[in-house]
Amino acid sequence: MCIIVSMCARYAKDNERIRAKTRKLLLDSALVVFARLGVHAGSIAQIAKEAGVSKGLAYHYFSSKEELLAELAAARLDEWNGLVEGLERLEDPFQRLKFLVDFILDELQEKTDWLRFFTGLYLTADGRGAISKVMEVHQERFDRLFALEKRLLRDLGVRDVETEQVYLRSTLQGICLEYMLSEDYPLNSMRGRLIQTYKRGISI
Amino acid sequence: MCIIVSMCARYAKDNERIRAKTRKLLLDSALVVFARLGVHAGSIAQIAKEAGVSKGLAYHYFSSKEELLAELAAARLDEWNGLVEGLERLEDPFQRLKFLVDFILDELQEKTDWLRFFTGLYLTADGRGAISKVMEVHQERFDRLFALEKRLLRDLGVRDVETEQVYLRSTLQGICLEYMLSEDYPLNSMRGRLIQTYKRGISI
Amino acid sequence: MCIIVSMCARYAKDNERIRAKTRKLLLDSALVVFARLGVHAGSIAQIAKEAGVSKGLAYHYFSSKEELLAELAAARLDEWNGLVEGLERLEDPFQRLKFLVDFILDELQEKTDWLRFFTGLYLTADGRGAISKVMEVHQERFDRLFALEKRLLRDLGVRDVETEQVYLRSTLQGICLEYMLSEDYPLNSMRGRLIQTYKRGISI
Amino acid sequence: MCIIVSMCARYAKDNERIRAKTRKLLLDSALVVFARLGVHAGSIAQIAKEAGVSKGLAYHYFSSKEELLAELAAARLDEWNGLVEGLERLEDPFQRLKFLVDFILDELQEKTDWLRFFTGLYLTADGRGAISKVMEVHQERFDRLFALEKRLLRDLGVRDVETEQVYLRSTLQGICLEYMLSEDYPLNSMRGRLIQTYKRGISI
DNA sequence: GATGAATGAGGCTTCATTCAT
DNA sequence: CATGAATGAAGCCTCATTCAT
Repeated sequence: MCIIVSMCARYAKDNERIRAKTRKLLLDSALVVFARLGVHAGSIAQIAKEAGVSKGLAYHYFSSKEELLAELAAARLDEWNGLVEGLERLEDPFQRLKFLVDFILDELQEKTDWLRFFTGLYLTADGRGAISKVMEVHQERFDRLFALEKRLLRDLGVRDVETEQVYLRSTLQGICLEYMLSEDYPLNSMRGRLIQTYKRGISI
Repeated sequence: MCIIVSMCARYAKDNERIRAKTRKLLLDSALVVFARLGVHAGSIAQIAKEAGVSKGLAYHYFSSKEELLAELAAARLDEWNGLVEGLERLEDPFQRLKFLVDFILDELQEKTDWLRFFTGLYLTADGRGAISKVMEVHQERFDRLFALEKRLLRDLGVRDVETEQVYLRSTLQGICLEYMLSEDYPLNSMRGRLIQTYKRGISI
Repeated sequence: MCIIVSMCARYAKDNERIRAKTRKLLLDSALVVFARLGVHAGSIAQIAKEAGVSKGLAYHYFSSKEELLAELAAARLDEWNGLVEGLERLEDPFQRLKFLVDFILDELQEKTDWLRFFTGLYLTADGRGAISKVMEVHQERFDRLFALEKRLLRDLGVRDVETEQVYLRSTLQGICLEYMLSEDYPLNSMRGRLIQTYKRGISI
Repeated sequence: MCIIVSMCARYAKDNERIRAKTRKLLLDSALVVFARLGVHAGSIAQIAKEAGVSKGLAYHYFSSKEELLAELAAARLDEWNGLVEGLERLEDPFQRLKFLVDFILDELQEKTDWLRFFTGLYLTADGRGAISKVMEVHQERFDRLFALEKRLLRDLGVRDVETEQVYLRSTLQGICLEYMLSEDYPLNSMRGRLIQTYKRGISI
C-alpha cells in the first residue's frame, strides 16, 4: 500500500528543506544541460534526467521552461553582489581594479558553463528578452556597479572615463569569450596584460 | 528545315541564374533567421518564409539544415581573404594594424548578423563541431593570418608577441561582442582607443 | 503518526498495467495498419489513430518506427515455440506432420494480418534487414525446427529428405500466400490435399 | 540559341520512336527501383535518375505514379500470352504440364525483380486495388488460362480437378516466393519434384 | 519532347506541457 | 511532494506533382 501524508504541520520544515534542495538540484542540472547543448536544444526531460527526478517534478517547481531559465539567471545574478561590495570596501583604486578583474576572471574559471550558456542566450533575440526581465529586478545593483567602475577609473587618473569604461568592459568580455572558446587560453597572461594597462603612471 | 534541339528545356544560363539567385536568397534569409533566433531555434520553415519560398525549395538547394549552415559559414569565411591580402600588401606596421582593426570592425558593422550567428554557433558544442569541418578547408589561410599578426606586432616593437597577439584578438573579439549586444555601442571611440594602444613609442 | 512515502505517484502496478495495455494496443494497431498498407505506406499517425491515441504516445513506447516493427516481429516469433514443442512431444511421424500442417494453417487463419505484413516485409531489402536482426535471437529455435522437420520426413520414409523439406515448406508457403490473396480460398481442401501427399504407403 | 521545332510532319515517326523508347526506358527503370525498394519507398525521382532523364519527363509519359504502376503491370501481364498460346498448341497433357511449369519457373528466373515487386504490391490493399483495375482488361485471357489449366488436369486423369488446380497454383506460387526470399533456392530440384507429382500413373 | 525550379502535403520524430494518481 | 502516461504543436525532411521555358 501507499500512504502519502504530506504537509503534516510538524514536518513543514522538512518539506521546505526538501523543496529548497530539489529546487537547487534542478537549477544546477539545468545549467549543466543548457551549457552543454544550448538553451534551445536542452530539454526539460534531459534536465530532469540529469537531476534524477521526473519531468513532472520540474513543472512542480518551475511553471515553464522559460521560468526555469529566468530563475537560473536570477540565481546567478545574485552572485554579483560580492563584486559591488568589494569595490565599495576597498580604498586604493589600483586595488579596486585588481579586485574587479580578479572577481570576473575567477568567476569565469569557476563558472565557465554558466557564462557560456549566458552569453549564448544573450546573442539571441529571445534570450535577450528573457534576461532583460530578470535584469530589471537587479537594475539598481547594476547602476551601482556602473558608477563604481566610473569612479574607479577616475581615481586611477583616466582622462576619458566614458570611453575607458566601455573599453575595459569590452576587453574583459573578450577575454571571457576567447577563454570559453579555446582549449588552452592563457588566462593568467591576459590578466597580467590587462592590469598592466592601468599601472600607475601610464597615461590613458 | 526542322531542327530538334532537345535537352534544352530552358536556357541553361537562365537556370543557373535562377539557381544562384535563389541560393543566395536562401543563404541571406538563413543568416537573418539564425542571427535573430540562434541556429537551433531558427527553423527551415522560418527561413523559407523569410525568403518567401516554400520549405521544400530549401531542400532543393541544401540537402539538410546542417549543410545550409556549413555553406553559410563557408560563404562568409571566404571574405577573410581580403584581410590576409591587405596585411601582405602594406609596408608600414602601423598602417597594417590600422588595416587589421578597420577590416574587422567594418566587417562587424556590415555583417553584424553574421557575426552574431557565428559567435552563438561557436558557443555550443554542436556548433563548434559543424564549424571546424568548414574551417579545415580554410586552415591554411588562418595560419597565414596568424603569422601575419605575429609579424605585425613584432614590427611594431612589441616585446611579448605571443601574449599581445592573444590580447589583441581578445580585445577585438570583446568589442565585437559588446557591439552586438548593445543598442548604442560607441564603436568608433573603441576603434580609436584600441589603435592608440599601439601608437608609436608606447612600450608594451 | 506521519508517514511519507514518496516515489509513489501512482501504484507502480497500475503503471505497469497501463504500460502493458497501451503497448499491446499499439502493437496490435501497428499490425493491422502494416498488414493493410504495408510497412512503408503505413504511418505512425495511422497506427496511433487506429489505436485511438496520440502520435506522441507511440514514441513513448517505441523509440522509432523501426523498433516498433522489430518488437512486433519479436512478439510474434515467440509464438512459434508451440510448434517446436509439439513436434518434439509427438511420437508418430504422421501425427507430427498433421500437427505441423495444422499449426501453420491455424496460425494463418488466426493471424492472417500478421503473416501478410511479415511476408510483405520480407519482400523488400529493407525489411529483410530489419527482420534478420530479430531472427538472430531466435536462431536456435529455427535450427531446432529445421532439424525436426528433417527428422519428420525421414521417419515418414521420404527418400530425398533435403528436397522434400524445401518442397513442403514451399507448398505451405504457397498455400499461405494464396490464402492471403484470395477472398475465398479453399483452405481446408488444401490442408487435406497436402496431408494426403504424405499418406502412409505413398512413395516419394 | 535554342530552337525547338517538334512534331514536324516529316519527323512524326522519329518522335514516335523516341516516345516508345523513352517509355520503355522509364518502365524498365521503374521495375528496377520498385523491386529494390518496394512501390512505396521507390520514388519518381529515383526512377527518373535510374533512367537518366528528368522527373518532369516521367510525368510527360505517365500522368501519375499510380498510372506508371498500372502500365508496368499491364506491360508484364501481356507476357502471359505465351503461356496461353503454348497450352493451346500442345497435345500431350504431360507435355502441357511441363510447359506450364517451365514457363512459370523460367519467368521467375528471368524476371525475379518483377515478380518480387508484384507480389509485394499484391500484399497491400492499395496494391490489390491498383492491380485489379489492370486485370480487368485481361480478364478474358485469365479465364482462358484458367480453363486450360482445368482441362490439363482432367486430361492427366486427376479426379478432383477443382482442388488440384488450386493446389498446383499454390505450390507454384510457394516455390516462386521461396525462390525470391532465399539466396540459394534449389529451383531445379523443386521443378523436378513438382513434375514428378503428376507423373503418369500416379493417382491423385 | 524535355528540363528542373517550385510547391505543399504528409511522414518521422522531439519536446514543452498537462493531468490522474 | 512526486511520477510518468498522454497530448499536440512544431521541426526536419521526402516526395508526388505542377509549370514556365
